[in-house]
Amino acid sequence: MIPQKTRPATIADVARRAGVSKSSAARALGSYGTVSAAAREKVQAAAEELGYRPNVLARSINTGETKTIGVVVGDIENDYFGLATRGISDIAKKAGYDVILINTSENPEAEVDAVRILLEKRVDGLIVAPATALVTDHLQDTHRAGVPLVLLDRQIETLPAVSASVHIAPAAKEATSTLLAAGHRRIAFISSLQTHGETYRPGMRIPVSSVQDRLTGIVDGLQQYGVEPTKDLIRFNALGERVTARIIDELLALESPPTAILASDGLIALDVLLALQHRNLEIPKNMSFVMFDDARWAQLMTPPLSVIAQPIYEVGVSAATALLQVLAGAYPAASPARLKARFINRKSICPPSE
Amino acid sequence: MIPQKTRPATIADVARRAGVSKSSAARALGSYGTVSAAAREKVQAAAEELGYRPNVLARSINTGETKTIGVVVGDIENDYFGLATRGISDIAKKAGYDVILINTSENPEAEVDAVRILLEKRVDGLIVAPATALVTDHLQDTHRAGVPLVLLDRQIETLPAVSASVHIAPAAKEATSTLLAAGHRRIAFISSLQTHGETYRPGMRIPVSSVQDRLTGIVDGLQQYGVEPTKDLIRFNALGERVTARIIDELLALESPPTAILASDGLIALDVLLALQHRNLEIPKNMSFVMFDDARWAQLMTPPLSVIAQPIYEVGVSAATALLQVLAGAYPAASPARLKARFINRKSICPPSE
DNA sequence: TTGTAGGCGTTATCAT
DNA sequence: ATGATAACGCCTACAA
Repeated sequence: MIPQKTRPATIADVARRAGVSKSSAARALGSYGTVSAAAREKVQAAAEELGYRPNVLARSINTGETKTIGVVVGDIENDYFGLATRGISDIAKKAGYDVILINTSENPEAEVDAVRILLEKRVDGLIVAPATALVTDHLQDTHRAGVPLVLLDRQIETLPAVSASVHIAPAAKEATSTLLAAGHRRIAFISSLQTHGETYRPGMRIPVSSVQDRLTGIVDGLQQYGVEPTKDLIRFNALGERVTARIIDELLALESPPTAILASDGLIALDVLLALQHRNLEIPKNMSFVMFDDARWAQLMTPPLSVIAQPIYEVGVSAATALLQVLAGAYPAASPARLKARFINRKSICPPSE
Repeated sequence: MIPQKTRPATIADVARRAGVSKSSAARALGSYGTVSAAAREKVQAAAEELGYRPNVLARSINTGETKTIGVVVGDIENDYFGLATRGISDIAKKAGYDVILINTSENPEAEVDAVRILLEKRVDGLIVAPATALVTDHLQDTHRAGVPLVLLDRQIETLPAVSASVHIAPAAKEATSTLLAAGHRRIAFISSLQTHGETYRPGMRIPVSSVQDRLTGIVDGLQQYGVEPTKDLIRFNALGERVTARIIDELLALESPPTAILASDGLIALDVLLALQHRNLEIPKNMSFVMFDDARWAQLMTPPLSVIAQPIYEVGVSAATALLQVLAGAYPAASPARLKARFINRKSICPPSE
């Protein structure tokens, strides 16, 4: 049974079969104009028999809209984006928009590609979690093309786009304060943020706002206790299990090693925990631990991990809502209210052993 | 700075600005026909200045192809599909195809929608992880539309489509045998497969081949030890934390409760573990445990969990490769070799306590 | 090498 | 209510 390369039925085919003109058929199938009940029935029957499917490509050429919004996420393997995507889809669907997704596998070039592809497919709007605030040409393009853009999780000041994100600094500060109150003074922060070799220094420009926000809270908490953040403890570029393991080694080799670690997200947390496990370091006995994102496995660990939980699904909802408002004609776009993160203290913090 | 609803530049605009005809401009920009070097330069310059972007929609109307493949997955929050998607994208990109993704949130109706949407967008090929072999109309549609289809993770006999999947029965059998050898005779299997109320009976038709394959291996192992699988221990419809918790309760309330549990995938494993934790049951002391999929957190648990690992990324690669072959003209499609799962015995199995 | 004219499948405008 | 006819942006003969 060879698949017939049978050209799909067009409106003209349907019209011919129903014995009416092309435009009548179009009116009967589309929801505009006026058609007699008799004609409508004949057309619908014919369409059914022929298995007619409107060619949305042709339609979009005329109408200029695709009823589709494009979503670009850093990596779908991060539960964070999985949930956010769900929030986006749920809202978009209700408003009659389709959602198509492109995953960039944390690759900045892939992000540029993804945006280009989606613009080429003429999506009506775009939701992007930008990898870095440093390269934004492709995002400027969307603006130039007149396609509304909403940023997810991260904001970029220089861009004419609103952002749906979580105000995470207060919770980050609370987590840090809790560590400090337990007696910790050497607290490490590990992130997969790419800085191209640059190490931490106070006031440095962090190209991803959601990481910046984490740091703001942490530094704020530290300084309240008179502790200065240092480049040996604030660590970036932890991409992948191997690199992260090396960073852990470097931390442990310090003259005074950290007694607590904050992991910047659920993915990096796994790498960190794996490295600690391989070195036979127990939490919290040998190392206190807090992670950003309340991954489902976090509470299953022994001991259950203290986390900074973000309302991720709601971020997606918020982003989609903002975008849909613009698509519905609202201008300027209203910046969505920032959602709040919260610190959940489980059992992965105890006083430092020494 | 109001975004100009400036109609994007067309080939006609470029041609006018470059002072040549439409078709010359088209030739210069596309890679067909012949153009003089002089004309080509003028056109390219004009295109650059105008920020010209070819309208792929219009192009596809003529050429009949979109250079895009559509992927439909059950839920992106399952790491399984995240990795598989990555495998697909990597291969597709190399062949010059874009990949767009639609997530169905485990909702069968959403799957039908997703397929319709992608067919409407005229993707050149489709990769789908079908929720159930019972409703396949939408998949028959793709065949009727002449769009090549490759199934991911699951196969459906009645469908003219090849499938990229893992041969998981042997590893499942090995896991089961290991449990039996440790002394277990009451072994439960928990899956989120929807059966619409039907309970397990030997020989029942399981509408998802990947679950069927798991069961085949398990039953095979059981029978080797003279143990009969029963409906009170083989449980389906565990969707969500609450339902799964109830199933666990039912299992524990049995006259002779299970002493070991096999979880059908990483997501359901989380629900099961959470339920066990809440009931203060320890692994493996009170309950031995094996899960399908080697989720990254599995080896971080205390104790590290024994798993049946699948080469997920490779399944994606395999699916994409098969599809691309068909798109390149191969017919009939060659069924990709089935990949092998393997049992990794960590520390979550010990002899039953009683 | 270049331009003209027609077609892809829709929607939109205009008479009838 | 209906049917021609043009338009959308691109590709593809075909003729010049």
